[in-house]
Amino acid sequence: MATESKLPMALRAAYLALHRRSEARFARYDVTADQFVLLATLARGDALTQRELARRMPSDPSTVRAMLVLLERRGLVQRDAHPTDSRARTVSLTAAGRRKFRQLWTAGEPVRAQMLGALEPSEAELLARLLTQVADALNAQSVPAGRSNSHHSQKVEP
Amino acid sequence: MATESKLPMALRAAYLALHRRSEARFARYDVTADQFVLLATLARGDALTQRELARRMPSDPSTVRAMLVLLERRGLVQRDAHPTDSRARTVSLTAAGRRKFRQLWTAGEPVRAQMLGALEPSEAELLARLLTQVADALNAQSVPAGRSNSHHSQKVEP
DNA sequence: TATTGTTATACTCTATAACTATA
DNA sequence: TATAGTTATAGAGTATAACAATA
Repeated sequence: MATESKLPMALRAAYLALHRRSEARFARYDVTADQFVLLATLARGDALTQRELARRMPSDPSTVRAMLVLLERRGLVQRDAHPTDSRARTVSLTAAGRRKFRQLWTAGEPVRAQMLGALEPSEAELLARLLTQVADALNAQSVPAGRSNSHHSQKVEP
Repeated sequence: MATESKLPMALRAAYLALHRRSEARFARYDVTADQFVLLATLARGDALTQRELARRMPSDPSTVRAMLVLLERRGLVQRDAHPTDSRARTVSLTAAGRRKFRQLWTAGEPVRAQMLGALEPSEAELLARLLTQVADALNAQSVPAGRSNSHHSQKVEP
């Protein structure tokens, strides 16, 4: 039971430390850590629909929409009609958005260096792998308690 | 550079997955994941000052105060005068708070099991250790950029 | 029918700064 | 002088539900 409670708290503490250090670094660019994640997600895969963007962040579509409104107002992202699906809109970085992202990437470098500096290279790889395993396991099953959804599905707990 | 950007995102994804699964589990008790952390911190070390509670969570004193006001209103925590320092107030769980915490602990069990189920026992230990290393490294130095504070201090970046 | 996105709404967490009272 | 806590204030992110338009 020692590890059982330690692991979630350690995960939380590490993430919050990362988040706060990032916030502090990005503050002078008037961008939050979460906005950085959005910009970084767009930088890697431009012209996503809002839903796809939300899925990758990961976040809620209506949350992402609220963030996009803020960023669009500042000219960092733009939304255009989707070429084939006229319900959808594609989101991309503007030129200013790409510039901002490059600045932020540089500004965040010390934080990434500080994380990696605490680890052996092999440990960093391992840590990333273990975190991914944990995230996958937690996301694998979002069945609301009490509704058993059929035979196949990683049963974890009622 | 692959790992350099992967690690922060993996950390974020794992934490958010944990946070959301926890929120879903705790929702029927009308307690948020962060409130659970506060209650758990009190359950482990009762009669803390607000500052000490904030330090352990970790969170900001004024954030903790806002949370305490909510929880106090619902009778889950109480604040009393500090025995020796009359500026300070001690925070503790009420009987109802302790009961609630036990319920929450049980409600969260499947989530913890799901995390640990994705890992070998030795991996779980290792993961907790690596996360602690990372958190310590990130917290070690919060020197505002541009102010070099003397000779000794883990220099990381200007 | 299901899906994309919008709108309205509400609440928690977050944090800074100015303040009081005490150490 | 420094510390514990309060207050005022502001904003971000979060998410649900009802809705329109389209697939």
